[in-house]
Amino acid sequence: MAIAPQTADLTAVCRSDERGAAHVRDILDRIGDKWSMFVVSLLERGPQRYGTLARDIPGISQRMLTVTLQRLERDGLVTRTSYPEIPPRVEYALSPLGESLQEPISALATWAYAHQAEFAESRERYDAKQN
Amino acid sequence: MAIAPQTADLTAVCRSDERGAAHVRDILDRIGDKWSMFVVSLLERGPQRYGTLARDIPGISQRMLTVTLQRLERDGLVTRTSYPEIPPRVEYALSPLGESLQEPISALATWAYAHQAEFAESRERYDAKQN
DNA sequence: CGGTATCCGATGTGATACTG
DNA sequence: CAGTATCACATCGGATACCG
Repeated sequence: MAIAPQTADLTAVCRSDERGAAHVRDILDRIGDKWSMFVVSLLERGPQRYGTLARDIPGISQRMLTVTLQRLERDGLVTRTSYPEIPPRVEYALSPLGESLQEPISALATWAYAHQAEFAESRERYDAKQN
Repeated sequence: MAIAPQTADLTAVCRSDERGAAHVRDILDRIGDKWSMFVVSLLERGPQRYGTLARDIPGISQRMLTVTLQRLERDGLVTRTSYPEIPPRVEYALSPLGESLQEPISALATWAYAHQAEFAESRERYDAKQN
């Protein structure tokens, strides 16, 4: 445990070459994929049904909603509860682990929102210079 | 240091359907890709040369180091300075924008590190149930 | 030293059709 | 309603060879 008590060192933690264990890489994969954080952000309002999520996430396909929810469930961020009724009802909710993600994620979102303009300007400058 | 006073709403910011502007999606893409955060974490120690980075990032290919650095430069997170000497010398450094990423990113890394075990256990449980 | 150029396989995502 | 199955395609990343 060479890691400091409060902040983890990315250089030490990013590596994915130890066998078995989950790593920052896995978290970053979940965070970086196309739909996961959108789903999580919706679930922060409370449990939601599959159809509700599908309606509230513009542009997502049925397949990707299913896949995203399965990955989130596998990683323990989301729980799935199905009620054996007809018609079937399934509710997805954030687990405690998923809820605990809110703080770092919204810090990131806040940062991203605050620096949107710098980001965009830098890209414009860069792209302009390329030709 | 605590989180910024007003937090950005991911549901409002995740969308990538407005024209032109940079969005949280772009940031998440940079954060989620395979090597960017590793590079950023190394640059937090100070400016580094291409060769040094290549040596310190196990498993990265020349191509991906180049591509990653270009993307980071394009997004304004990293600056590139080339000294017209022979042999050539090029130094990469974090920009102020890149440095400002450290806080949210290390919060995320800390979270990921702290919850590694829950993550891994959840995956094991999930995978075990699938057959 | 610090890159490009090219090829190619793996993975992520989307469209469409079908089901308990 | 809440999915699954299949195919098709784009992008990502790795290997290799070459260049100023």
